[in-house]
Amino acid sequence: MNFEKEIKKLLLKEFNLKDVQLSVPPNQDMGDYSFPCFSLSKKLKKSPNEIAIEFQNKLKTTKNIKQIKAIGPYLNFYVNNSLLAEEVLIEIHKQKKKYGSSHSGKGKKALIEHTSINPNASPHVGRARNAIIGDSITRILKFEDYKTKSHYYVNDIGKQISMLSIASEGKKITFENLLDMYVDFNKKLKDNPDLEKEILANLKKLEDGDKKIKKGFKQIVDVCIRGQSRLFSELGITYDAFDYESQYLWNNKTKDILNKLKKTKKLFVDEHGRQVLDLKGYNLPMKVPVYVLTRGDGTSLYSLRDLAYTIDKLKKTRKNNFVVLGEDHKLYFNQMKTTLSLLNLPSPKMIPYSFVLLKGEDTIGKMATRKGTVVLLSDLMREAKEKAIKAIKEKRGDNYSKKKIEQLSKDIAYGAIKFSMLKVSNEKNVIFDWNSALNFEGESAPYLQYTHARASSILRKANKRINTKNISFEFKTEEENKLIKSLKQFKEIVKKSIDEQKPNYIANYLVSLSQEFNEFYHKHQVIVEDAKIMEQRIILVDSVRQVLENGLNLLGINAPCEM
RNA sequence: GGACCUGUAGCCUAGUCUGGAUAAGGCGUCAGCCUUCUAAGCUGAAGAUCCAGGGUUCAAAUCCCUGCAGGUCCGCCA
Repeated sequence: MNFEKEIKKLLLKEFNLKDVQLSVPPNQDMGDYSFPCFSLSKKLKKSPNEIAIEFQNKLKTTKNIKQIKAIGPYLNFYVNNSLLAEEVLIEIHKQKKKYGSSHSGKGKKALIEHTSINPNASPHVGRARNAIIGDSITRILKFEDYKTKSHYYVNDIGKQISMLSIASEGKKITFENLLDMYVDFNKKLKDNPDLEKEILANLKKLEDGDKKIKKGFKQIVDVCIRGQSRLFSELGITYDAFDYESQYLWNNKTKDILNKLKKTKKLFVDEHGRQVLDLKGYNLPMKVPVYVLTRGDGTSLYSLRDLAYTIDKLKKTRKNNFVVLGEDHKLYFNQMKTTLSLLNLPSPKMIPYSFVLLKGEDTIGKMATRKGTVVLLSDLMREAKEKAIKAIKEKRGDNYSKKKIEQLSKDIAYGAIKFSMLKVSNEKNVIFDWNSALNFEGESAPYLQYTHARASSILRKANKRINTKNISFEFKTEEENKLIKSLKQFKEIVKKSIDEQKPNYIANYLVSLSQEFNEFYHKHQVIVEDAKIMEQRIILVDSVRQVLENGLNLLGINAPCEM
C-alpha cells in the first residue's frame, strides 16, 4: 500500500489543491509524513500554524492513516503501523533473497566495463576502487534482473607493455617483480630519452605484425592478467569477458571507423601527420578541441582502438551500457561521446570516481605505478586478513576450525576493504590510511556482518519455524516500529542506487539499519516466555537479517551467520 | 588561462539532485554497561562560524553569483 499517495489524495480532495509536496518529520514521534503549510499561508491569508490546525480538524482519519496532528506549522500524519508491519514483513518473508529488487531490468540487457587495469604490474589500492565499485554495480544490475555481462578491457599493446618488453629482456617475468622493473625502467627513461624511440619502434613493429615482439608482449600481458584475475577472484570479483585491445590492431574496424569519420568532413591530417578529428563547436574545454586518432607514423592511438571497442560493446548492448572510469577520463570520455554522436551512435554511461590519494611526508597525491608510490592491493589484503585472524582468535578462542577461520577471516578482511571504499560517494577523494582501511569497528563491514551474525544467532537459538498465519503484527515498541519502517525503505534505496550508480546509498542504509537493530537488541529480549511477542519478534529479526544479507551481497560482501 | 569534482566538530563521512522542524553517524577523548538471545555491541557527556562573502525565499548545509582551498583534465600516454 502507498501511504504517501493516500495522504496526498486526502489533501487534494478536501482542499482543492493542485499538488502537494510531503516531507518526512525529523523524528518518529512527530509522525510518518508531514505537510508543511507555509506555501498556503499567502493564499489563505493565515499563519501556517492556523492552517495546520484547521486542516487537522477537517481531515478524517482512515484505516491506513491512524492519526492526523498539527505540530506548529506542519500537519503530520501517522500511518497504521500494524498494517505496514504485516505488509513489509510478509513481503520479505516471501521474497527472501530477492527482497529489495524492483525488477526494473526485467527483460533488459546491461553491459558494464570495469577494472580494465593496465597489465603492467600488481594493482594498487586506487585501481581496486574501480573494480570494487564496478563489481557492486554489476551485482545491483543483476539483482534488478538486468541480464548483465561484465567486461574487462585489457590494454595489452600500449607503451607500458613495450617498455616492459624491453626492461624484461633476459629476465624472469613474474607478477610480483613487474612493478620493480616498471619503476626502474621509468627512472632510466628519464635519463635516457633515446629509449623512447626504442619503445615506439617496438610498437610500430608490433602493428606491422612482428611475431617475436608479439610473443614478448603476450608473455607479459598473460602473466599480469593471470595475477590480477587471481587477486580479484580472491576478492570475489569475476568477469564475464576479457576483451583484448590488440584485436583492434589487426582487424579492419579501426580503418572502417576512419573511413566513416572522413564522411563527417571533420577528419584531417595535422602538421605531424596525425589523423585528427576536429571537435570545434562541441563545447569541449580544451585548448585545441580535437580528438587525435593516429600517430604520425600511421599507427593507431588508444583513442581510435577504444572507439572501435566501444562500438563493439554498443553492438552487444545499446542501452544500459556502463563503464567505470577514473575522474581523469572525464574529458576524454566526452571527446569520445561527441565522436560517437558524429557517427549517430549513443554513448555508454560513464561512472566516474575520484582517486585514492596517498599521504607522503608532506605531500598528498595520487598513487602512481610509474613512480612506485603505491599501496599494493595484495599487501592490503594480506594485512587485513592477518588482522582478521588475530581478532577471531582473540574474541572466539579456539572455538572455530582452521577451515572456518580461513573463510571467516576472508569475509571480514575483504568485506572491510570493500566497504571502506563503497561507503563514500564515488566523486569524493579517499585518502588512504591503514587504520581506516583496516577498521573493524563502527561504520565498517565487520559491524554489519556482526549484526547479521547476531541476528542469525538469535534465530538459531529460538529454533522456531516462522508461520505467518498466526503472527500478530501489532508491534508495541518504538524500536520495532522504527525497524519496520527502515526495512520498507530498502527497495527504494536499491532503486536510487542503481539509477544513480552509487553503491554508497546502500552502504549507508545498512549502517543505519544495523544501528537500529542493535538498539532494539539491547533494549528488548527476543526469546521470551510470551509466545505471541516472541513470534512477532522472530519474524522481525529474520527480516532484518535477510535485508542485511541482501544489502551486503549487493556490495560484494559476504554475510556469515556466525563470527 | 579554460573545464569538471570536492570543502560539514581534532579526524573521516552522510545529508545537497527534490530548500522545511533540535545539522545525522563513525573514529578519537571522557564516564558507564557482559551470571540474560554474540561487548566486532550498547548508553551517556564534551565537541560544528555546514570554506568565505553576497543574493533568492516565509524558510538555505541544500538553489544562484563571486571568491578561496584541495583533487582532476586540456599529450604522437592509456
